[in-house]
Amino acid sequence: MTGAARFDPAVADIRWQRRWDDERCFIADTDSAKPKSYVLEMFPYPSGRIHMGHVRNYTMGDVLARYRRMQGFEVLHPMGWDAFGMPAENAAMERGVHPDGWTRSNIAAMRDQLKRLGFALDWSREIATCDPEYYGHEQALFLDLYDAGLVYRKESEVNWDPVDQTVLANEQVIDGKGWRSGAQVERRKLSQWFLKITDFADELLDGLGALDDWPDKVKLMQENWIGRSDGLRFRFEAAVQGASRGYPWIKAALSQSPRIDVFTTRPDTIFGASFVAVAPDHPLARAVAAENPDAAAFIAECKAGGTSAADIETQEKRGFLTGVEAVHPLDRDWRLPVWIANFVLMDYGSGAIFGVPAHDQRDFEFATRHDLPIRRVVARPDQDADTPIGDEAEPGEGVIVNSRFLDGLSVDEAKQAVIRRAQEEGWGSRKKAYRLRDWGVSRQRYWGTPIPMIHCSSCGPVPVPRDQLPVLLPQEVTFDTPGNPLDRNDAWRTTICPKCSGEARRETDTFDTFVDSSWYFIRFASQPVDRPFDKADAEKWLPVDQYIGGVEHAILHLLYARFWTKALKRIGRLDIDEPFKGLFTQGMVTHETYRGNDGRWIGPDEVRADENGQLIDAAGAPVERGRVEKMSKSKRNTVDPEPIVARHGADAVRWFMLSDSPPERDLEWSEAGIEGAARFVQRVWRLAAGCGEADGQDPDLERKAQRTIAAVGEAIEGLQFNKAVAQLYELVSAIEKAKPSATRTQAVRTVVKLAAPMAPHLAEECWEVIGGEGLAVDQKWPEFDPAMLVEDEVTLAVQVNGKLRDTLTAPRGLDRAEAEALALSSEKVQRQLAGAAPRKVIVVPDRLVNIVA
RNA sequence: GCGGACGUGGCGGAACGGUAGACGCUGGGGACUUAAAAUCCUCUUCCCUCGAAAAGGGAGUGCGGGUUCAAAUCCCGCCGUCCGCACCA
Repeated sequence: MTGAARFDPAVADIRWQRRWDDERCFIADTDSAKPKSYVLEMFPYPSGRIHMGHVRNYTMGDVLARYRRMQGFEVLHPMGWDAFGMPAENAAMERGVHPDGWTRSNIAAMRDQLKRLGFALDWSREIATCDPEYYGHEQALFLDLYDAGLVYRKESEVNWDPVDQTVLANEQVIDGKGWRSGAQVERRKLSQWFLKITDFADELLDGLGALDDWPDKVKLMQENWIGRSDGLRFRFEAAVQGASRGYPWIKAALSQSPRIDVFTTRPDTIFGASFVAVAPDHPLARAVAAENPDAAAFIAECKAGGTSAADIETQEKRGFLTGVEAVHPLDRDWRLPVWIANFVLMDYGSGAIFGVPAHDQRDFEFATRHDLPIRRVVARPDQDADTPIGDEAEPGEGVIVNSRFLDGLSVDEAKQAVIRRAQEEGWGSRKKAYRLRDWGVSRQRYWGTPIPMIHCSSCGPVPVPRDQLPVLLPQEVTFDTPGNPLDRNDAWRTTICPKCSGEARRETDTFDTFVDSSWYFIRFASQPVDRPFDKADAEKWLPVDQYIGGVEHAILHLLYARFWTKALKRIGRLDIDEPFKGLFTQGMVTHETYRGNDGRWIGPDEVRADENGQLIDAAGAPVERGRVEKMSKSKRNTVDPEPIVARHGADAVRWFMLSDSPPERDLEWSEAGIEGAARFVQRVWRLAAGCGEADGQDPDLERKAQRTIAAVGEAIEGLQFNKAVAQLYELVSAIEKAKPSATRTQAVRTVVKLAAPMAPHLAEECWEVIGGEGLAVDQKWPEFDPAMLVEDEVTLAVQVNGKLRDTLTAPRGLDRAEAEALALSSEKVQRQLAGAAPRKVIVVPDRLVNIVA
């Protein structure tokens, strides 16, 4: 039997995609009797066109979804759109389009692109977070959390652009300046809505222990992010420095804050304290600033620059001496100066610390700058109490010195001793502190889910009654001035208080888009019209068995989704502990960068090589090859998948995405790579098209095929697609070399099935040409006979002193003495030994003999 | 600043502590062809011995130590690169 000379993806792809659609292959049946498998990739932001990163991500998920389906699972593999967010507003400002229209046309375009790649998706469950049918339910869930006491309002800092008079996202702050205005950004306080994720800190932390199918690195990152640490919370009594007596701000400060609460994870170093420092937001700092213009000026300086952790923590450590003193709790005569310091965070612990310069690097830098004492209180075995501290702090273990009743104790013993004493004497207690902060969900933006609250001047904030949901985003908005258009939309903003019926105004902030993505996987599983999800249906599918996405979401999105799930469980809405049973974080797609003489970036499609191999641009000017970097618009090193798919077909692109690079690492896009993949697709096609019926057995090929079935299955289970690809190359080569036989014909069928999850259109075309029944997509995943995997003969590696000297073929199952005798009979071994008797011989059965001379 | 990862031929990468470099790409040589494309065969870590081939020897997994009969793999210390840091998604 012979088919067409070439596999033509332009025809085949569309044909089979239509067929799968007609047969409703990928519609998930919630009532199926089969075991379920929920495969999910992180849904995309509809930026306009899909990029190679999407193709890689969705190809991986697709391979797994199709593989599970062939294994007999009822598979849920849905797709949707994370459709709210800033880019739509930016487009509105720059191009005068409406965010809604812009987003919806992007979705339409990207949906077509995804369909062109032949993913096994259940499009009947498609959702977009900007649909009121989605975000209305989200508003209802938020109100459920509000009713459960998990929502509250507090002041929080935002980046404020004083020229544009608008709030900026961290990414809009560049080197401390606004991205459009270029003005120095300030930190400003706004009253905002928060979710009590810290209530779940222990659950979120302890839950990580059961996530066996998550990468260790992600669990570790979440653990560090939650940052639970044990320590001592205690208070310093505030006093007045002699010379400062009579300054008005001291009195104000003391009346405001007669005690200063501090938290420390190192109570053992309490005798090494040389100062106390409070955050610029601390009540004591504010009280001082109210009376002292210099302090106010210092605090204002601290407010300059962005709110991001990297911005704040890389600032130089600076302080302002208040004149207030703190009384050391273990010695009433010992006074510590109290500073306002820019490196103390109000959000962690109690917003105040005691500084131990000898054993904390930040305190060390601060003390050095302000000429404060640096006293050693921990000594390593090679040090004593008088060893001076070098040019950096010593945070490590040791024995306590210079610390009165603690001297001679270990760090740990001293911690316990101090905590015990504090509790006995009543000035402090053991306390856990978390780095995790509550989740601020308010955004001062239009294109997001409206927060369903109403502000009434007499009743305060009042939830929108359920029967008034969804609170719709108004369509009539303008973007001609910076800031949130909802604030200027009086018609929308003005409403009636549900409680007192007085005039009130709507909350004009919208949700952080992470709220939208914190429950979409539940809505995929169950989408009734009248409520967010049906509990029983959602629980049939959840948890997601395999979740796949970028490692950039390792902390925030994944933590928020876990929190949301646990919160729904607490309020009785969903009996699921963890949303994602398995997690995989894939690497990025990268590409070489190119620059012209003038330093401007040049896109790969404008670069070609001239006859001498010199790279030139479209105008013939020389181009310099830069480093390989993540594809990004700014570096112009993106490759648009669409023309590549049009040229090589979906399967070649999919195949290339899976080849070579391990999926967790970066993949470098290359022309040669995609061409190699396209060649392989044709090679498989030729193999199938040229394969006829034949008789006879081929045991070697049979064994190879069986091994490949085992290896490819194992590789896909472990999401090691590059290994699955390599295995298929080997089997295809072996079949090509083999003479016609019944075994060979069978092996071709095996190849088609093994390749089906990765190159599904090719598989259908091949399946048809070799006369397979039904569709390739519906075939059962092939089974293998474990007995067939074992070879009768093994290759023994023979080493002398750990160096390979010979390899010998031996029957399997040789005992130690036989293996040793065989190894010693080797001429090469004898030459190495040169007559010397072996001192020791190590035998690893069926693998290796190492002779130690 | 804090946190996380990664580092193996010309390139992407394989390798339960046990034969380093599977498989792919690139490149060289050859076959088929009037020619090209396509396809197929073959070689391709580096250095040395050798006229050549066969064969042999040495070195080698970022750098420096250590554990072990045996280390790409485990431990300690460096160096380099990348990613995240709460309002990008």
